[in-house]
Amino acid sequence: MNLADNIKVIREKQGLLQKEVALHIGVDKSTYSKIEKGLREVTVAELQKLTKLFNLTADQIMNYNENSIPTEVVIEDKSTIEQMQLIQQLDEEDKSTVFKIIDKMLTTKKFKDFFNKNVAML
Amino acid sequence: MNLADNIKVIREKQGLLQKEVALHIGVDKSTYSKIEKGLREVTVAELQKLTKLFNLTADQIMNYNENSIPTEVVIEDKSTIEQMQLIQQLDEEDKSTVFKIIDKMLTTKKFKDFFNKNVAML
DNA sequence: ATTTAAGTTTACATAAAAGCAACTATAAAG
DNA sequence: CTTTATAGTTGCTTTTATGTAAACTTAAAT
Repeated sequence: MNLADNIKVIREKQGLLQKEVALHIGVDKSTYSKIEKGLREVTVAELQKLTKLFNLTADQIMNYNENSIPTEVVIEDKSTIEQMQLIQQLDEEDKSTVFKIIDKMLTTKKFKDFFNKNVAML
Repeated sequence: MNLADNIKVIREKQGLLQKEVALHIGVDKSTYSKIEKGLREVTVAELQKLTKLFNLTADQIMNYNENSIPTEVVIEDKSTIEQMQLIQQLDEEDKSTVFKIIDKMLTTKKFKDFFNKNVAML
């Protein structure tokens, strides 16, 4: 990760000027320039202010490049927590669809099991 | 938020010593002591190392107090996303229990509906 | 009382940051 | 082409923060 580059890319993508971001996080524009050039570290307090300005989480800002380089995801191998997190990353419609599918798969399986056990009884 | 306090609480909850965390993030134990005392700022690079050691996101570390101050939760009013996030905050056993209950409630409802519609047919 | 380990504080040399002003780059306007 | 304006960068001095060894304080164990 390169926080300086990430911040610069995000700022530009959001159409903000250096001086606007500088004002928001409370530093001189020259200081902010140094931040994007990697000549001055971003403090954690500033990072938090950036999360609000950019409307992103700190982790999204720190891992911005990694997030946006599309890599294949193999969800099956991951832990439940990671699966939940991955599902959450889907947009609302896809997530809803996934949940409906899971519901239906589970429901179907249970009906099958039930009838396999009990049809003979009728 | 008070990052220094958050880190201290998290460290203690995970049963780690200052010198262990210090070693992990690459600072002298005296420097780490200052971090927890608020006498020395945590750098973003260090925060990222802490996310790995603590197995938490940067945002979870920064907002730790807010997360852990016990406030009553009324999950029913919240959006699905928030519900998911809340469920994720549960520990593994509780989460598993919740999911099992939800499964069973849904399954039960479907069986009820099915038999209400079809028992007359037999 | 002694030992041991965790954590804190001090002191001071070293390093980094602040912020202003001067500079460059770019682009639009006359 | 020259002027004007704006965004961003760099240089420089003062101020502030940092690292670390060593001393110090707790506190538990025996």
